[in-house]
Amino acid sequence: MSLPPATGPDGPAAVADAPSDGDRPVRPVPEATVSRLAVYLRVLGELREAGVETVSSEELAGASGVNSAKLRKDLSYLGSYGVRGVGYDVASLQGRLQGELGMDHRQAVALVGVGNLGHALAGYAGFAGRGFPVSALFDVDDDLVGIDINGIRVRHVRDIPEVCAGGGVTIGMIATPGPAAQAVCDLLVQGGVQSILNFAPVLLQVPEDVEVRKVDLSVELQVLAFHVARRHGADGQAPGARAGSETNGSVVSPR
Amino acid sequence: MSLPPATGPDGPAAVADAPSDGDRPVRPVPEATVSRLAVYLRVLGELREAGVETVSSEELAGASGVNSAKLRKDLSYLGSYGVRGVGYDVASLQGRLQGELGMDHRQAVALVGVGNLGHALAGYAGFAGRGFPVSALFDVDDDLVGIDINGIRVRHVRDIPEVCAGGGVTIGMIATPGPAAQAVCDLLVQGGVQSILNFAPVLLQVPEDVEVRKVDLSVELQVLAFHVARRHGADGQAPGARAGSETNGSVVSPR
DNA sequence: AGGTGTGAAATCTTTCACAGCA
DNA sequence: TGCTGTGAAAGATTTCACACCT
Repeated sequence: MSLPPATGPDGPAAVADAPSDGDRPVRPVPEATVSRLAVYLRVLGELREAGVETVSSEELAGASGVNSAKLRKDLSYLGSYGVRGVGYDVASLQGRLQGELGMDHRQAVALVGVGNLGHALAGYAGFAGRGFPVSALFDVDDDLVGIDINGIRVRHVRDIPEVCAGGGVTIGMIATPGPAAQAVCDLLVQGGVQSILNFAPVLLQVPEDVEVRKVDLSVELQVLAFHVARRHGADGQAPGARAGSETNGSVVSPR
Repeated sequence: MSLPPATGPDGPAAVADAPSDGDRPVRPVPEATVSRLAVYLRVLGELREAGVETVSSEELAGASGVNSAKLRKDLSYLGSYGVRGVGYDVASLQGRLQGELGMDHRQAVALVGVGNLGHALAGYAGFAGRGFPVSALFDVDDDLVGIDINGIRVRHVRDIPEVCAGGGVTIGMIATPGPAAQAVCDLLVQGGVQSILNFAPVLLQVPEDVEVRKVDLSVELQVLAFHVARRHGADGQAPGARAGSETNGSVVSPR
C-alpha cells in the first residue's frame, strides 16, 4: 500500500536552474521525468528479483505503464545506459537510477502526527523496503507521546528541531490535522529539513530553499468524481476492447 | 490529513474527446485544470465559513497556491462567473465548481483492504467531510471481516461485485498489498465501478472505460530524495527570502 | 481605478520516426 | 535484424499583457 504521488498534474518548472554544477553532464532532467524514474526503479527491482538480467525499453515501459519512446527519452537524460539491439542491463540501470534518485545516501525520514493516517504511514512496510525508513516520530498528544510504533518511540513535537538536526533527517512528513500543519512545518524547517511531504490539506509557507510536495486524497477523489460526472453526459462506448493500464497519478484517458 | 494527488505530472490527454454532449458550451477542461478546481473548491469552502462573500482572482489564487492568471484561465473553462472590477461571488462559484466536479450526485465510495493504510483511510474524516463518505469496506482477512469501522461493517471481498452493483458505488479505493490488487480491481470492475483510486504499487489492467488514478507514496519520497541529492551538488543560495508556498503535488521550484 | 476574460507567446511534455550501433 | 538514442514535430500547460466591463 503505497500512497500518493502528488496527483500532480502540474509542476511549475523543471529541475530548473541547477546552478552549473561543475563537471559532469548534469543534464536538466525534467520534473515530469523524475517521478517516472522512481517508477522505473521499482519495476527494475521486481525484475531483478525475478532473475531478469536484461530488458528492452518496450518491456520496461510496458511494466511501468508508459510507452517506450517516453521511457527512452527519460533515460536519455541520465546518459546512455542501454545497448543497441539488446536493451538495458537491469542491475546497472537500477544502480544508476538509485544514484540519480539519491538512494545512495541514506535518507532519514521524520513523521509528524501519528494519529489515524500517521500511524498507518509509520507502519507502512513499503517505506523501509524502498529505502525510506521512518526514523523519528512526533505528536503533540500526550497519550501518544512515549508509545512505540514499529520500534520507534514517539516524541513530543517540541523536540522536532533538536532531533531532526541531530539525526540528519532529510525528509519530513506531515500527517497532522490541518490547523497544526504550519507550526509543525516551521519546526521541521528549524531542524534543517528541506524536503517535506505534506498530507494536511493546507498550503504551507516555507523558505525558498525548502521543497514541499503535497498529497491530497480528496483532490484525487474529486478528479475521479469529475470524470464520473462526465461519463453521464454522453458515452456510448461500445464495451469492446479490454487491455487498459493505469498511468502514474494521472487519468487513463479513455480515448 | 489528506492524502495523495496522483503525483501526477503527466496525464495523457485532456478530458479529450467528450463526445459532443448536446447543447451546453461543454468546453474541454484540461486535465491539469481539473485537479486545481478541486483545490479552489476547498478554499472556497474555507472562505465561506469565514464569512467572506467575494474574492478576487488574486486572493483565491494566493490561498490556493497558484498565480492569478492560471486561476482565471482555469475558471474561464467553466464560463464567466466573475464580475469585472469586483471578483467572484464565493457562494455561487462554489456551487458552480461543485456541480462541475460531480458533487451534486452523491458519490458512494467503496474501500478494499482495511489493513494498516486502509483502516486509516476508512477513518479519515476528510472524506465524509468533503462529500465522499466511504460506504462499503472489504477485506479478505477473516479477522477483519465482520468488524465495524466507523459504523461500517467490513465484508468479504467476494461480495464486492454484488455490493457495488447494488449500492451504486461509483468510486473504488484499493488499499491492499500489491499482489492482491489486480484481483480486487477485477471484482470492482465486475461490480460496475468505473473509477478507481489505487494505493497499491502495481499497474492495474482495466477495460478502456475504467479510470484509474494511482497514488504512490514511495514515488513521492523519491522525488523529494532526488531534489535532496541535487542540493548537494551546488546551491549557494543566500538564505535570504522567505515567503514560499507549496504547489499541488508538485515541487516548489526553488527558483 | 480595479479586476475579469482571453488571444497570443513562451514553456514544458509527449510522440514520431529514423539514423546508427551491436 | 533489433533496439537504443535523439532531433524535430505535435500537443498541452503556463504565463503575458491588455482589451473591456463596472
